[in-house]
Amino acid sequence: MRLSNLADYAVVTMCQAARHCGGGRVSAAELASETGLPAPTVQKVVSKLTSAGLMRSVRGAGGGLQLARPAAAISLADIVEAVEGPIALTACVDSEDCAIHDNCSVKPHWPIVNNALRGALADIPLTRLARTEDMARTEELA
Amino acid sequence: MRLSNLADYAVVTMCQAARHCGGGRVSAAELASETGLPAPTVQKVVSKLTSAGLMRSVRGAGGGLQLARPAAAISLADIVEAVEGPIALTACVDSEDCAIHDNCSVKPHWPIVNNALRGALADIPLTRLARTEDMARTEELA
DNA sequence: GTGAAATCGGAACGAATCAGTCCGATTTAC
DNA sequence: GTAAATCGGACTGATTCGTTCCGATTTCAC
Repeated sequence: MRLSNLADYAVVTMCQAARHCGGGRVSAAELASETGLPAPTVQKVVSKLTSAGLMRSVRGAGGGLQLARPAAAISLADIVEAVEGPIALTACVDSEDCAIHDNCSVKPHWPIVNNALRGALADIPLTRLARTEDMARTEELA
Repeated sequence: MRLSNLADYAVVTMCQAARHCGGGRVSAAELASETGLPAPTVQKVVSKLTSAGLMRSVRGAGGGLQLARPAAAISLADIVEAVEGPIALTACVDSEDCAIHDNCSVKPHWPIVNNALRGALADIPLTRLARTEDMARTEELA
């Protein structure tokens, strides 16, 4: 029930990239120094984010990265799925190598749980995560 | 974003125990043979469930297990937390050994995400998972 | 045309958590 | 008092994950 570290770093990286959205392209090294994350880790993260279509990359000198869509159109579910694959609590959905196969009475209920979970993450846009600390505090109290 | 196998087995075990709720106590070996799970694994699972207060155990000859509360009062979040600990996507909440410490702008937003996620799981009672397959199918279509 | 800069893809090492199994301690029934 | 059956905790092996590094490709600047 815990997010992988890579997915956590992906969220941080995307938030930082959202701040540079107006300023055009940003290099991966720049994002690393701003967030405090190791540079190789950021490289691996942005690699997954670009292949998932969440970021656009421009190669060569003067190149860099930028969000493929507006920050408001990117949800937390998109970032998590880009790094960790489909949101599914169990392996039942895509593979049949379960220990109890067909005798499992819980199996038909997992899709409902997965959808509920995904919906909770899809309701959180990137813009909400990129706010300042003060705004978040008032948000918690509400 | 995936549940551990032990948590998965815990859900299956609790569902099976819910069916024996009216019949008094059930042995761990009985639950193992009915679900098809390995007996030692079931032992490990029920150990965590009893220590969490979800099950009551009676030792000695003729002893067994039974649900501590009615199945309707046990949610999926309870079972997951009993096996995997508190529902938290990141380690930020309970420890400070984050790589980026205080410079992390996303940190204040995680409690909101965790609450949303926990709420989604808390809305699914054990009775809903113990239904038959037909009822679940109609539920999906709805 | 040449050099420098920056991203992309894959592979390899190390660590940590997890699944599975076993044996001992405790308690009840006869 | 004996015996049977249960729960509880500890140990070992394995799989996965996190992290790092290197070479290949592409573009701008001079």
